[in-house]
Order: sequence, then C-alpha cells, then structure tokens
Amino acid sequence: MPPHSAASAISFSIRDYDLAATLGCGQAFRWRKRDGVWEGVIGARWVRLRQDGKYLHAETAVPTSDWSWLRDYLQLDVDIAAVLATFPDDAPMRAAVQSCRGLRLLRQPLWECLAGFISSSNKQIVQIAQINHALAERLGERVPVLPGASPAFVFPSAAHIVDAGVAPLRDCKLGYRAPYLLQSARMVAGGEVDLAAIKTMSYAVARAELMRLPGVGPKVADCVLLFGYGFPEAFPVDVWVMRALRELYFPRRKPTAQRLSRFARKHFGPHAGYAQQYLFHYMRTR
DNA sequence: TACCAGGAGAGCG
DNA sequence: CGCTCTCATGGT
Repeated sequence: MPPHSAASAISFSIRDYDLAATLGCGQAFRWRKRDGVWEGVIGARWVRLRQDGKYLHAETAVPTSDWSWLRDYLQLDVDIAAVLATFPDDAPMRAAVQSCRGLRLLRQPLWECLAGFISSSNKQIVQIAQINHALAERLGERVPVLPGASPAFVFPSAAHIVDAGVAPLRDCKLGYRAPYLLQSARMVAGGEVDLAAIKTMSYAVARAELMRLPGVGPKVADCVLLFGYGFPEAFPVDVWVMRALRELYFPRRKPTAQRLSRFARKHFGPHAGYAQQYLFHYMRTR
C-alpha cells in the first residue's frame, strides 16, 4: 500500500455542471482555486475538487466510502434541465441562462452559511472571502489535508464564536458586523433560534424566524434560505439583482426591494432562487 | 418613507 | 493618489 493510502478519491459523471461558476459565484466564500483545482472544507471534511469535461473528480484526506455529504453539498442529483424549464420564457431570462449553462446552487451547512452572509453586508465578494477565511483560520479547528495542500480549518461553531468574544471578530475585519455575528451566535448557541428546526417551517415562517437574528434582514435571510436550507422560492434581492430587475422589467419605475421580491417569486416560478442566481451571475459577468 | 452611520478594501480614472 | 462602490441592516 502507498504511504498515503488513508486518502480517498472518486469521480462523478455529471452534465450541465460548471464547477468554477458554482463555487466562485459568491454563494460560498471559502473555496480556494489553484490551477483549476478547488480546495475547501465542507463541514469537518477537507476536499479537493477538479472538473474535467463531464467528470468531477474529488479527493479527501481521510478514508471515505460514503460520499453522500458531497453529493448533497454540490446538489449533484438536481435535474437542472427540469429547473430551467420552469423559468419564464422572456429575453432577459434566456440571456441569463445562456451566459452560464452549468451554474448550480449549493446546499451549505446552516451555521457557516448564516455567518457568512451576516458578514457579507455591504462588502464585495473578495472581502467576504477574506473575512471568512480569517474567521476559520483564527477560530476554527484544523482539519487534515493531503500532502502539499494549504492548511485548512473547520468554520467555527456558534459556541466557539461566543467563547471568542467580539475582539477576534473585529480582527477578522467584520467591522460593525462583529456584534451582529456575536449576538446571532449567542442566540443560536443558546437555542433561542433553532437552525435545524427551521428546515420544517414554511418559507414565510422560516424567513421571519431567521430575521429575528441581528444582522439578518430580508436579503441575508433569503440567501440562507436558498443556499443553506434549499427553499427554492427564496429570491435574494441584492444590488445586482435589484439593478437587473429594474433595468430589465421596470425600466420606467423604481419599485422597492420588497415589491421586487414579491414580483420575482411570482414571475420566476417555483425555482425563483435558481433564476436569481442566473440573473446575478449574468449581471456580474457581462 | 427616506436618510444615515459604520467600516475597510478593491477597483477605477 | 483620491474617489467610488460594495450580494444591507438597524436606527432615527
């Protein structure tokens, strides 16, 4: 047996999956790309991903036989053609879909997703990534990686962030978001808000429950509902999507974000969240 | 409803 | 180098 036999590898055959767009489009903040190879941590597992045409190659540093955690995170079993078929057949939507055929939504761990988007407000994606890497490096526990790979860390739990206090969060450049993250961590760690229980709630109730957390408004709540919980109707309205919707659908009016959100869930159908991600990516890359 | 604080780095000319 | 903008929220 080779010396590194503890590692595992697997290949998935996939269609209409653009790994780079999916990992790099701003729905997750802790992936690092080196020479077309992506390294990241999902839960407590370090993983290296590479796409080669219709194959997706994955490597872990520890023995792995059950890969369902990765299939779930990457949402490999989603029938994307069926999702696209539910989109409205209008010019903006066609252009958005055509600009990135294999863009997917991830299904991220709840707390990391929530914390990531609390830290995201009024920041650029590059900066959000810096903040979340800093949080993991300073407050998260180290996980085993393959030889030669960069050190990797678990995202710190809510309880761990509570123990750390506000100062390390300031050091991670959270700025005015630091007390929001700390207080939200207190509410989650103390059981005042039960993230797992939100899975079983309706979209509207789940959204209201998340918005009890400081630093969580309509936009952040929708991001967590979409990228963490997988509510397909969640439609985050950020500046890019706001711009897109106003420009493409309301050129003469200036609807509020709330009105746009309601319009979007009706107009874009049962998978409005996917439509949002295509519009977002289209607006940012054109 | 409309504005503003708070915060720091990237991107631009 | 100065300037603007940034996947918003909370408070007034």
